Amino acid sequence: MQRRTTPDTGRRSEASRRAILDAAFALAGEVGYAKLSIEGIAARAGVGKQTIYRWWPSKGAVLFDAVLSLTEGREGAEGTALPDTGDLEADLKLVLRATVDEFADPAYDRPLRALSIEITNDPALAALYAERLERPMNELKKARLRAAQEAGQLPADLDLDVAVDLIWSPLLSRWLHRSGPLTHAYADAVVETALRGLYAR
Amino acid sequence: MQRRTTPDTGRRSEASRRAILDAAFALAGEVGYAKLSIEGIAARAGVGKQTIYRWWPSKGAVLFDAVLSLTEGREGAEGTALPDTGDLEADLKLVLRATVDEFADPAYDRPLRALSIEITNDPALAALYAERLERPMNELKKARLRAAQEAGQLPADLDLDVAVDLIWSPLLSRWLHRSGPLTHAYADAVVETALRGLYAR
Amino acid sequence: MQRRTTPDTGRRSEASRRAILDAAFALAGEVGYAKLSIEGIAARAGVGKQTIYRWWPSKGAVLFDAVLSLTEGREGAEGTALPDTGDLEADLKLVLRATVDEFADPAYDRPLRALSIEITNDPALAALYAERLERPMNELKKARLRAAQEAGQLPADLDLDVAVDLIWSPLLSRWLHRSGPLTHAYADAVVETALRGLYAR
Amino acid sequence: MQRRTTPDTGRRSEASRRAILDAAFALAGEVGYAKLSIEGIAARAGVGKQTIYRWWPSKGAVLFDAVLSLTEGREGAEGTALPDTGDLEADLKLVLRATVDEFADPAYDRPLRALSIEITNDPALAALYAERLERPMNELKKARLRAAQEAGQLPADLDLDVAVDLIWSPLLSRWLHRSGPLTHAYADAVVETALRGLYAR
DNA sequence: TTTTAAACGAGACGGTACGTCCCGTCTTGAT
DNA sequence: ATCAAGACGGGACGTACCGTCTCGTTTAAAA
Repeated sequence: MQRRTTPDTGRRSEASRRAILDAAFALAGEVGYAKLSIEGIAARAGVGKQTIYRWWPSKGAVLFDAVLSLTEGREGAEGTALPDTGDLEADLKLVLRATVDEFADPAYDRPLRALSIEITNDPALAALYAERLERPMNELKKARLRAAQEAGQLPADLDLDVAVDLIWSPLLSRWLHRSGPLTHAYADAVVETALRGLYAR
Repeated sequence: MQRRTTPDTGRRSEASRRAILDAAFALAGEVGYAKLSIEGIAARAGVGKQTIYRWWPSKGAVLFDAVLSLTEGREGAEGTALPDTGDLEADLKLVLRATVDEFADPAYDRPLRALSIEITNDPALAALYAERLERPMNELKKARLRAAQEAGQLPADLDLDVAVDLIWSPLLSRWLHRSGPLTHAYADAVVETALRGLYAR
Repeated sequence: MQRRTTPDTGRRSEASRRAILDAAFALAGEVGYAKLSIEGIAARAGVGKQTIYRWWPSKGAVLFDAVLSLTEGREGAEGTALPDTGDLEADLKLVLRATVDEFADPAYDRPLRALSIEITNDPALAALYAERLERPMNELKKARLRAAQEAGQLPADLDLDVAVDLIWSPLLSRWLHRSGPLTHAYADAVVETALRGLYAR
Repeated sequence: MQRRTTPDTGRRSEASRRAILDAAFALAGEVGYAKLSIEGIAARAGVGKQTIYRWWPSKGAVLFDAVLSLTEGREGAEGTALPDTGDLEADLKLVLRATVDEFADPAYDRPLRALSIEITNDPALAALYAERLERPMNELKKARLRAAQEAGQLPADLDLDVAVDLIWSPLLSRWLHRSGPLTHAYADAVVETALRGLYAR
């Protein structure tokens, strides 16, 4: 499905691959999921449809690679770790506010929404997503929490997977279903409540 | 969009309406979102396509009504309020475990998944969903939390909307993106962690 | 396949039918058989492809109807009988020369060539052609020969089918395979030789 | 286009050439014209597509060579001259009956039909066919008629080209368009009528 | 009780996109 | 240098649905 996984016979056109991924991402951003078509991607990329069908099993897989190649582009540069100033609450607020901003930008909102739909639809793609995108990102999140654990700010027996879900999934839900305003204030409230718990205050 | 909202000229065929909603729900459960079509719903319902287009603006709206009419069916019988034994934690676990079970049943999982996709896609439908389904359900959830507040189990200044999101959205996220096992144990862990917070223990 | 054979449910669009047949004939004349496509016919006719597939089983069937509707257009006006001046030889030469001229006109040569190819390919179409176009035309030809028979110019026991083939098939062969010049002189020579036979002179 | 015409640079693989022609002929016989493709021929011959495109300008040209190499295979053995027993009528009937039999054999009918279609379509191929296959065969036919002329059985001023067409084209037409039963009896009737003419009896 | 206008089932229509096949060209090793 | 293998941009295939648009045919309120 992608340069690194398949050993690559050496015949595949890198130019076409890039053009397809770029076109897919751009079109998803411009026309949205409902009007995103393989035909359209091929036309925009200046590529035959068969070249897409040859290398990707579905529209969702193309979109997945398009989003994946986006995150890989900035790997190493930034985003390779969550900020750690020692102040867990402030750091989390910073990150969640950034996520809120990203969701507010149509250039990201629409492709991510399209990918999310494909994942909801296709368990195989969901598994791929879980492995290739979700897990790496979760590791970063857990690393930050683990650092807090080691600093004695969080209990040692805290289940980090649950903790991560508690912090991040409210944003995801609000974003996907537009079930309420997705603001910096909301992000702050989520972080505060998650850290102290409902019982607290 | 539906019997109760539109005053109804009196001409509409209730039989067709029911056949359409039943067909939509059944087909969504059988073939999934990707292969759900208005053509298919009309055929299954034994109805002309125009009868669907006359009364609903989109496939998602049909699905919405189909799911809505489902919850209305059981209104009054059960689900009109969350259980309240006085033990908030136990009550929440009970409810979340039931939700986990519902998501595990393909007859519910698939239509709900299909509806979720439509909502992700269509802001207008999302607003309708928020008003007609999400808000009533959230009111029930908040009512239970408010009872706990009044019993002194939760702080008076707790933002109930955030609290509800904190408890329920992890399940929604895991379900939609299949990002991890969706078990009773997970539901329990979410409730415990949400109530006590990450700092606790 | 066509207005007259199928009883017609009354729903078919006559405008589309005509547009399709006209487009098919025109395109066959303009681009030739090799580049004649259903896609092209539909586009030229301003019609959805499905409207063609709904009513015709193959490209050849469309072309057949296009050619058929051409001959029907002039039925009654002229061509309803071969000329009969009493001079068989002169009459036949006249008809064959006209055929030669028709084959020389690209507006007829190319569609007829395309139809001929489809008939060569498709036995079902060949049968249809034999019944709907070939036989009526052969009846006209045989009628002229029969008149000559009755006038004592041809023997009573002459097999008219063979006679017709003897006169007309040389032109058809030369035309299809371009196996030699297709001229008025050739038409005359064929008529003379067929009438008198190889032994004669 | 073919071993004998091009002087042959010496680099060409004779094995590939034969495999291609055999595959083309066999496939034409098995799947018919409509489904005959260069891709299929290459696969069947175990040859790269480029090897076909390198040496032949079109699918029809391959088919032409395939048929041509067939007739060359039996050259010298038989068919190098028409039978001449002194009885022209009997000899012609013998030959035409053999032709009828050949057309009845799908292993010959289908490739020949495919080739005929290509010729109908492609004037260049028609010219090549006329020169390389039609003319040699016509020379044989005319040779037999010339012998009859010299024996005083046919008039000296008979146009042999027209005579040949008169005898052979009815069979060709019936075969191509399936416009009637193609039997030994028909072949006999054609020979008799052609020799004596329509006026006779 | 009869009229009459809407809603209905059916499905044809102009379209868009699907996923596949093949075109003719091109590139890459292996022989 | 030619070969097999096969990727490439492209065009057409025949199918599935889209949303709109007639068609008669129920059918239930108004006359």
